[in-house]
Amino acid sequence: MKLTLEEIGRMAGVSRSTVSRVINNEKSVRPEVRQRVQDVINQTGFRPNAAARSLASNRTGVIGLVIPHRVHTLFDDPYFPLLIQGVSQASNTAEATLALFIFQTEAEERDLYPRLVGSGTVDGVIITATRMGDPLLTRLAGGDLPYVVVGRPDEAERVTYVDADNHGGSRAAALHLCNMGYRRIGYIGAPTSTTAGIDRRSGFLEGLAVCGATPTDDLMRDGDYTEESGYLAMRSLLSSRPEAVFVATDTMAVGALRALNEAQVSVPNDIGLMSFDGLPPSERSLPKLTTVRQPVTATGVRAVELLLGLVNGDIEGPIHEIMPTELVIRESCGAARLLETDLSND
Amino acid sequence: MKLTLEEIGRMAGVSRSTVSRVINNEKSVRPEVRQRVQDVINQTGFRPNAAARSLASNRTGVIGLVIPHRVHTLFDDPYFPLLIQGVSQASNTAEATLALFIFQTEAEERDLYPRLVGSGTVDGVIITATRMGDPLLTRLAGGDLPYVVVGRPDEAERVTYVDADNHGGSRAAALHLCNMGYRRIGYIGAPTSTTAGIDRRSGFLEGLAVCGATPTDDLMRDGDYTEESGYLAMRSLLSSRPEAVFVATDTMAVGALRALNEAQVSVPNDIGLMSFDGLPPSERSLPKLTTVRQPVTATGVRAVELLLGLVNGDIEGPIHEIMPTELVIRESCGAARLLETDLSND
DNA sequence: GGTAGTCGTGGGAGCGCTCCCAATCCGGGA
DNA sequence: TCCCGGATTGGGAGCGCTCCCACGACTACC
Repeated sequence: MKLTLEEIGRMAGVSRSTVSRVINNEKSVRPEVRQRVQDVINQTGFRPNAAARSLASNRTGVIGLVIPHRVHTLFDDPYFPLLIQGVSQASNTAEATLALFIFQTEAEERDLYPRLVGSGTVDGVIITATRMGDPLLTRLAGGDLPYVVVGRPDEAERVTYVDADNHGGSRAAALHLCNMGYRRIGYIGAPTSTTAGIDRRSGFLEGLAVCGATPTDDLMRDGDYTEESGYLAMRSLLSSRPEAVFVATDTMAVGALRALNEAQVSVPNDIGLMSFDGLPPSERSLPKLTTVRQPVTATGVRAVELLLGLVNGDIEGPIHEIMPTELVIRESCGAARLLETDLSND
Repeated sequence: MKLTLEEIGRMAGVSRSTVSRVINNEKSVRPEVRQRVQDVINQTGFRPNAAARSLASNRTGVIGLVIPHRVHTLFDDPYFPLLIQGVSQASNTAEATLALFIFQTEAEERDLYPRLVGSGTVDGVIITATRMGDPLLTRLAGGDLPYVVVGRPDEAERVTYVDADNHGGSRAAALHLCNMGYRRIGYIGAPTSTTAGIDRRSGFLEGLAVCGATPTDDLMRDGDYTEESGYLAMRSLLSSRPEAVFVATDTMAVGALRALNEAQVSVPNDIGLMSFDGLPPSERSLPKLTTVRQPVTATGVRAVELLLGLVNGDIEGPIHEIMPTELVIRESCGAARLLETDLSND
């Protein structure tokens, strides 16, 4: 027997409409009737048909998470898994269904937009911003599908987004290294074709400026988010003899550490090291990395909340939300060692 | 202007039905008419409404990927990300939408089944098997929603599943270590509450038996898939002085390596090491791990293909598919070294 | 030339909901 | 006693598709 509102109504002695009211938790149903209907629903395990509901209400209860192509780092870096976890968690809480769109090629990505928008498969999307001038973002901006960007997008003003405090976190990292007495501080950055790369770099430079240090070009390198690129950058950086290096991601820092190991340069005895992200790899390395932790899972959760707010009309965009970062002092910067030998040092 | 089949039909001078036939690529439409309709569709960018389609056809074009709770290793191990990637990729190819269900708690998981089944949100699900006697699996077996299990489930006979050749791969690993002359071979296993743990263990033991070695209990340890557990297991194993150790996952092997580093035991000079999985961490360690590679992404792809086959009625379950593993010889087992010093040795 | 198919097409009848309006019931105030 | 308004409830009218049957135009065959 296929269950429908009508059928449940018959069993409870009410109409389809009343059952609908009970299910959607609308007022104006007498408590006793509500109870009677609810009992039948519980007994039968009835669930309203999602397609019919969508068709009639023009809402699907599905939100999309879009991860553009060119994110080769997807599975080289725990960032995306953690983000997915946050988004998934918040979706479950809100009883929304999470649709995941991961693209390997530009073509797949191009096909997405029509698939997403015209057909009304999703109520809205969360899209991770990767590079400047993402065409998908442009199309989204032109359409009327609600969306939230994770990471500061290129044209940020008119867009609702959630981002980590990349600038502030990197600034704090630079200050920390300065305060520890390091002067020649190197930098291994993320690509400046991404806003995260730009912001972390500018934060780092600002931090140095605050303590009166100016970095020279020979102390600056760029990586591409991969472990290997961190390894290569550090190899190249070594000849400039930095006293400390700030690496813009944990994963690249792990690569940098590998280069230092190979070169028999001891961390933190011979060189101080800091990274950004605060993901598991930073804690698993030897020595453990001093890092700037960004709340990745929380970012995902917040993105869902904002998106649902937008979809429901509870909030009005654009909203910009910056998630705070946190300095996590472990071994690689040498602070632990300093504390041991000189407790007066802060 | 809201586009509908009717509207497109009017623009092309045909009926709703004909437009539907064109969209669904059914025969019996005159080529010229088909072209005319297709042109209008292309011009307008029309996409049929997914909800209406689902309601009428009783098919959603959505498949679910269920990752049960208790998978703490989700983001500690690249396995799940890679699996997700494979599933996503295959879904895109098939123009199916991927819905992701990741659970943190048992309660969330319990709520899923009704949400999934009654409402017809998905056409079928892929579920990763984690532990023996998973209640979700039991319910799925009782219902009539098509599903495919990734990993050998508890009650495998009646269920369609895709699994890596855990037994064969581990057997090959044991044989490889034997062939290299190691005799006291230790084992750090995955939990035997999972079928992967069971199969890898049995394969390892069978491999040893084949070459006449018998492991004693003091050479066997169990981990729980985490890096930390591998670290602890290896620490405990060291006192038994194994000549080589086979670790049932890369991640645990990385932990084991850390323990060996700390104990100043050189790999592969003082001890041989092998692992299972062949994921990125195995290549990034120092020394690089000799490992048994399982095709994770391909497993995800295959799972989608099987599921869609089941959904479309193209294939009839249950089907059991075992994905082959591959021995990847790198540095940690000592084979590289042997080859260098004695080229006659195979 | 008539009778059967065959092909291409149109349109009715839902799919199971939500939305909205009308109908009913009840109590309070005139 | 009668009228009015609010609280409840029922049911019609779609939402935009797919499915299926019917119809007209041909073709083929006897």
